[in-house]
Amino acid sequence: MPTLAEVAQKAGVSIATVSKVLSNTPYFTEETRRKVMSAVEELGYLPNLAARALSSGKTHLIGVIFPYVYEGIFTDPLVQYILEGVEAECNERGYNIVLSTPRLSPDGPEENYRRLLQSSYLDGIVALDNVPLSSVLSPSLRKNTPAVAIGYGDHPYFVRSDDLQGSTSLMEHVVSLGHRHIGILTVDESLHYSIQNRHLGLQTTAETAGLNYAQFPKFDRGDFSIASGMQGAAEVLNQENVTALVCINDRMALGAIQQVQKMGFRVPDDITVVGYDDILSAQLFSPALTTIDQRAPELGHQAAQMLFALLNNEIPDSVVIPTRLCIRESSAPPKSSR
Amino acid sequence: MPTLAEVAQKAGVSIATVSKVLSNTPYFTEETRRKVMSAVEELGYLPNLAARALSSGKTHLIGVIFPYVYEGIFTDPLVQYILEGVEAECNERGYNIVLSTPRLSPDGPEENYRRLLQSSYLDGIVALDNVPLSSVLSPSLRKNTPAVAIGYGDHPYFVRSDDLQGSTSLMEHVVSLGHRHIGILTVDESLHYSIQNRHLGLQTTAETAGLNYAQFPKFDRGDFSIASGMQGAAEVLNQENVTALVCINDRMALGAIQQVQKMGFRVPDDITVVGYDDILSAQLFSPALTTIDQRAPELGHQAAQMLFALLNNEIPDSVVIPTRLCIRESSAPPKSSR
DNA sequence: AAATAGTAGTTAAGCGTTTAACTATTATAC
DNA sequence: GTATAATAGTTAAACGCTTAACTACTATTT
Repeated sequence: MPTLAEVAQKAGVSIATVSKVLSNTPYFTEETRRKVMSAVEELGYLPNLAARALSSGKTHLIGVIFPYVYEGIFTDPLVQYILEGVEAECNERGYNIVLSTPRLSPDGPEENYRRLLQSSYLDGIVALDNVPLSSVLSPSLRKNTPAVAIGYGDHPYFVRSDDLQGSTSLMEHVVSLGHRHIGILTVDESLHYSIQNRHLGLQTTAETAGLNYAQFPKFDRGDFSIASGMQGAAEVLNQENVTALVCINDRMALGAIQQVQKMGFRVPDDITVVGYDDILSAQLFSPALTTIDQRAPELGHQAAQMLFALLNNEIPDSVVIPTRLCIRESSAPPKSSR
Repeated sequence: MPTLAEVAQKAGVSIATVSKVLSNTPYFTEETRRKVMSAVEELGYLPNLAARALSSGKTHLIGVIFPYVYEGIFTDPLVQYILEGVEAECNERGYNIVLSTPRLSPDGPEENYRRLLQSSYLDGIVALDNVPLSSVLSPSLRKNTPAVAIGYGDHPYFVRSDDLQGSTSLMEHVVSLGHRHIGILTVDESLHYSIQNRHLGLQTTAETAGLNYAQFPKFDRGDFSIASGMQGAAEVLNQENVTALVCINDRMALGAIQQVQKMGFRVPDDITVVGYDDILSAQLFSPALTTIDQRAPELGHQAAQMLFALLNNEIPDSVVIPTRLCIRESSAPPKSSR
């Protein structure tokens, strides 16, 4: 690979001149610029980013962090959408993405991740930060690297989906259809801040409508999977007489629908099932799933934009992104009210 | 951030000693090692990767390249599975991933990508290489960086899914059910080498069974999307009397099923529909889709393993990964043969 | 005529590592 | 008792770039 020195020699100028011409420093004659550029052209010079990084402290590399606790992170449908949003913004500005998916444990993220964060490799960080267990963005870890959190982690700059509003409009929809006996299929809320907010939205809305949320039958041993949705639906339906199942995510909702059908009920005629996320399968499934679209690509876009503002020494405003209720075929008024 | 120099001073030894102790070079007393390690511990020293990269030429960064032509790459269901496989192998070895999704045009990949490839940032490359348009791994681009291709690009080290075997077993399944009038829903094969192989498998198998593949009604203006699957199914069913639709991917197959149902036919009773990929929705859809699982995570695992072999100066063998036929509910014998 | 400002480039230090080459001490062989 | 090898550490060059500080010349101001 040609270096600055070779370009300089070929152009008959000093190394510094080449470096400065390439970074558009003023005070060079057109003649000099031309000589430099044609030498660059001929040799096919491209900067050695490692050297540039060492010298300038800038790598043009953005870390995108998806921590996980139990299962691999790539089963989370948010991930690819966020990645897509961040990637678009980075590419536009000539930045590249370093993808890291550290495993989280009570003693914090794994060694490999800590090395990356403190390596001076990353100009900035965008991190999913929803897990109470331990923040991947704790100040001790990231030193002075600018960072934006996606989620509820304790961090000055963040983007979140409005889980409260999302779960509120979801429960409002179910209640407004006339449902009074509602089962909740969810996961342990200590796993996820966003889940806590969704619970809060469900509860507040139910109680505002005069329902006793505390007495709703609940299955909270789910793990976001289809299988746990099936299990949850089975448990709730075997014990109680509900007309609707509100699920904490789409995969559990799709599992629930299958279980409901397997037990001889129809969706939505006998039982309404709603989810949260609007994954691809939600639209395709039959019956198509009523759910909340949290517009995940927008999370990525906004987070990246905020990060570049920070890199530009601006102070960005944190953002809460509103969700969208997608009413499809899996929700309808309860039988009794028809 | 503490540097080697500070650690050396604190430990009362030279910089070189610290560096060597940290890389487990022999010939140091336990006493010296202890002093160094406790200084490292106390200061929380972590190496500056940019400096290490410049000095040693090793960054411990692996480029993972997903080129795209028209639509964003993240809609491709392969991507997340491959990423998952590569990530697992990299993480195990202390490597990090640089994700790049260059847009391909007839004059090759975009500038930003070329800079990355020749920047000395990447120790190795894993690239999806299926598009005839221009290889992201052409020797002129990647200089001496070791690379493994996933797909049919002209490259010495590659991993591919056995598209020929996959499409063969898919067509064998349909033919063995008794179908003779079969519609093909596909995309322009110049877009993708793997598609060419799938076509070949379909054709050979049909002809081996004594059928005239050339006269099968075909829709080849698809773009992998659900919408184009619906359009294709509509066109084929309006013109010809087929009992089965073989689709080049699952999304088109799911679109086709919806269109078939919308036109008043039942799947699989009236018309069999099969797909290719085994995306999540394929299992969830009702009727569940008969399709080919190409075991994408395995592609990522194998590619990464080959790359690390290369980095280790070994010569890996290229791999063709067999697929698995998933027979579900969307395929059945044609009416006439019952 | 001297001082100042603007233009056009060069020199050289520094970024934090790695590692070849070197010194110095101690152990082993013959 | 000297040569050789093994052990234990240091010195200093190199990686390729950025940039502050400097030189040198020309144009303008006072």
